[in-house]
Amino acid sequence: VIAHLDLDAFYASVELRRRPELVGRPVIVSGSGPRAVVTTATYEARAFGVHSAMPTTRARRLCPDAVLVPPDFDAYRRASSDVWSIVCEHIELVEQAGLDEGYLDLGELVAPKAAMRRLLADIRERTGLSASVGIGPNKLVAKVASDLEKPAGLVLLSREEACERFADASPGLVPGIGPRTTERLAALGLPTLRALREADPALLRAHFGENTGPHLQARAAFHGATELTLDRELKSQSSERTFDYDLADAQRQREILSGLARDLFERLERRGLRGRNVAIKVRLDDWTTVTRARTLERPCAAADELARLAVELLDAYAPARPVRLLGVRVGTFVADAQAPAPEAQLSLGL
DNA sequence: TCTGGGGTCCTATTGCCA
DNA sequence: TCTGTGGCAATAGGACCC
Repeated sequence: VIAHLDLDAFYASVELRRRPELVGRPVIVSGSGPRAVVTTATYEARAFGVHSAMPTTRARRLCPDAVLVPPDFDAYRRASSDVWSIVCEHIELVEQAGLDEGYLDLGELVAPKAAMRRLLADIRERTGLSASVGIGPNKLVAKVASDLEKPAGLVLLSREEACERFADASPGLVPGIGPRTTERLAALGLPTLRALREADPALLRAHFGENTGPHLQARAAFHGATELTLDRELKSQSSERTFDYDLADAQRQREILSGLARDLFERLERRGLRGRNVAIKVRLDDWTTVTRARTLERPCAAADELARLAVELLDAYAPARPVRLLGVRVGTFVADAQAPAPEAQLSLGL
């Protein structure tokens, strides 16, 4: 038995907790630049059609009376850590899957629903935050169930019930099947989960590959992982920036990319991480996105070196149009005996 | 009127090597 | 010496998630 716990409108709720005068008003957590997007919106703002990832300019038009609050990720991290400490007092096996959601292995618990009710009450009492829980036989069913009666929902579902209940729903209901895949499935005459479940496996393999084809069909039947992933290792780290206005000047591009590289190196340093793969990302004004990468013999060991490599990659590509985004990424981390990655300690603490 | 930043994972392609 | 095949690693693009 697995539960998925999801905090309701998490970032917005943290903001409301310290600004109670805003309770009941539509609140949008978002940056303020011309190209900002919505991070989270309260349910009052969602009633106007506002949702995460929507351009903030559009959200303002939909809901002119909304209060805009800039994101404060340090505060969200602190609140998140409070919540997950409480969860860990109740349940032994916990997989945190982001600041605001995670999976709980309820094992052979006799009364899972009652246990989750107690947990939700405890979280609400001690943090003032509301969460929703879904309970099912695997992570997929649990996650879909947690979404059903948000906010403050508590839903238990078997795999068979999920199949029945969502037979006519769009494949996009399933996490992992996004807009692009939903569209391609519809074009193949598979507009529902039932159709996807009953489709010819060969057809799916032909269109989505040997792995993804069968995977899609399994998801449609609500088969999912029954084991939690307790110790995830970071695979890459990156830093990127979208400009308020497109940038055509090559020298300015180099300067900004160097700055991003130095920032990134500092963050890696703090975690004791060194990587062999260095990549840049360039998004042009027409939204074409290009990445260029290089793998080194030895891990990159200095901020200057990372900055130099990034600029070399940029010069080799030499963007032919104005640029709206620049980014740097480092991956393929190597084990470093002198500076063990703090992830190990983090998961022990959890 | 446009579309963030931080990530993970999958696939196709290409070059190298046995 | 030429050709085909399969494995592997690196690269690029893209879908998707919070």
